[in-house]
Amino acid sequence: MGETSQRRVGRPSEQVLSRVQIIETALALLDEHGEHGFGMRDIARALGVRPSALYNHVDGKEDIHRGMRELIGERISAGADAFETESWETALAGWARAYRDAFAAHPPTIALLAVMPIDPASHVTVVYDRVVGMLHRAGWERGEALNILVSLESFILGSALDAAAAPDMLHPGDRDDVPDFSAAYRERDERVRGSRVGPADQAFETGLRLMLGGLRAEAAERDARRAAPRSKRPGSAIPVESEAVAAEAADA
Amino acid sequence: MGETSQRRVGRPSEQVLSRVQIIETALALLDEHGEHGFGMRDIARALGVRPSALYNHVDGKEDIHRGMRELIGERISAGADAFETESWETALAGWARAYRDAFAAHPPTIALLAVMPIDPASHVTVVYDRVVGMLHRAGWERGEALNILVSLESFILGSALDAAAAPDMLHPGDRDDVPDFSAAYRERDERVRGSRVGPADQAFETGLRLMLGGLRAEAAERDARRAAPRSKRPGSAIPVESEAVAAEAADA
DNA sequence: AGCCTAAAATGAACAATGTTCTTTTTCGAA
DNA sequence: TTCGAAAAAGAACATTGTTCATTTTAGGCT
Repeated sequence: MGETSQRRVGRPSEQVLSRVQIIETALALLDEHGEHGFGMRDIARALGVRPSALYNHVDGKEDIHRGMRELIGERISAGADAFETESWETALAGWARAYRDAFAAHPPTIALLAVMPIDPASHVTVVYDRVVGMLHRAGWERGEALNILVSLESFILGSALDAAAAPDMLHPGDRDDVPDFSAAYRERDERVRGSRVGPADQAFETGLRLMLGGLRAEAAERDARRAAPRSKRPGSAIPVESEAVAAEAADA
Repeated sequence: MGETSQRRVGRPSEQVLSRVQIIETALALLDEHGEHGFGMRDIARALGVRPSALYNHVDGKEDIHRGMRELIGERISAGADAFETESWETALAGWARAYRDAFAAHPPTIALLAVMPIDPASHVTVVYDRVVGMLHRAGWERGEALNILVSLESFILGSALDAAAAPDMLHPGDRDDVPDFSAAYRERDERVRGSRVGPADQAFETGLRLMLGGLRAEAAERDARRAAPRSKRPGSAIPVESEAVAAEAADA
């Protein structure tokens, strides 16, 4: 790349460009130089080519974005075989971490790619199928399993966003009207200094623990209800109930 | 707005612009026309002013983004007094829903604003302080309470992103190699047709229920441990443990 | 009151962006 | 061999955010 030798006009003797090459270059540039410094001209320069040449292989910048999103998605679904062998808890945790790491490895891409729809023909759909199937076998209805999957994905993307943001995104200055918050920051910073896990990683693990814990609790409750089908609502007073949800939706 | 009358050059007799006015106009335009159609020239036109005039009140487009983020943040923290009166479960659920709704009300802004750091002097910090304080009083360490807060916020932002995305962001076409996933979509669509809650809302409520359920389980476990301090690890086999986390961090 | 600096608008430009169009060369199939 | 399509360069264009000089006015100081 980056040849200074001028190429003559006209179709070259040997292929110089390809779609995947362009997209991989774009991803590398985005990682290296961030949001700026990966314009069409930059990508072209990195490939030793003029900008207009890119449009012979790619439909524009939007198309490059789509390509990057898919490329990352494929890297995620690499370790998708755990859903058949492991327990649903470990498999889910592993998938969540892989998903989050794949995005966190390319911080600048997250904001760009999190909002994009996924190509239905993509391979990530297969992974989703595995997840839903696993949760279904574990006892959840398929519709609810889909909700679980989506909510988990939302958490993962949000965490990746958080990891990409400034490390002290919401650090309080030295104001004295938020004592608990300031103390919390000090305590956490101390904990972070000791280990090698950053603050964002800690928060991610906490959230993952909570969601899996919630799933575990639901599974346990469901098992208990199935064991003794005469007992009503076995000990759950969480204020998030289907009635509450329906009520909230009604006055919207 | 939108006067066609030409204004003469020079400082006007009566104030025409102000920072908040610009930011509110920008937010309205972004909501109405989406990512496009809210350039500097559009904002200026909506205010009956030339683009360069904006720069007397605003530091550029980045600054407008900051302003919008803060404006939304303030709307969230409007109902922040529930943390003193309600139980931590209902207060947390209410805050999460308000937070998410405030973003979901402005879909195009989410991707723009989710990654931005928050002004430490902002009022949202006060809300964070309330949340951390409440969780601390409920039994969590402050450092861990901060992790809970951040993870919850990640989930909320991720859910807002999901709500802003295309409604069937990851809908499988009519491929036959993902049976569980397709079935899940059908089941969920059926459920959605009945009620007035959209698919994104369902997923959000599910995730919120899971995280609160996880918190409840932890609280219960903690209480049990305090009641009988001689019993070790009272019945939890979640595969997300501090050792696992440390191990994962070590080989990174 | 009179001045005079700073504020606040216009209008004309500029640099950088994504993109398109024309031209030129080459490949590959009929 | 011929000819259309592919693939490159090169020149331009529209649109972006932004800056600069200019003009007019507000409001504080003496």
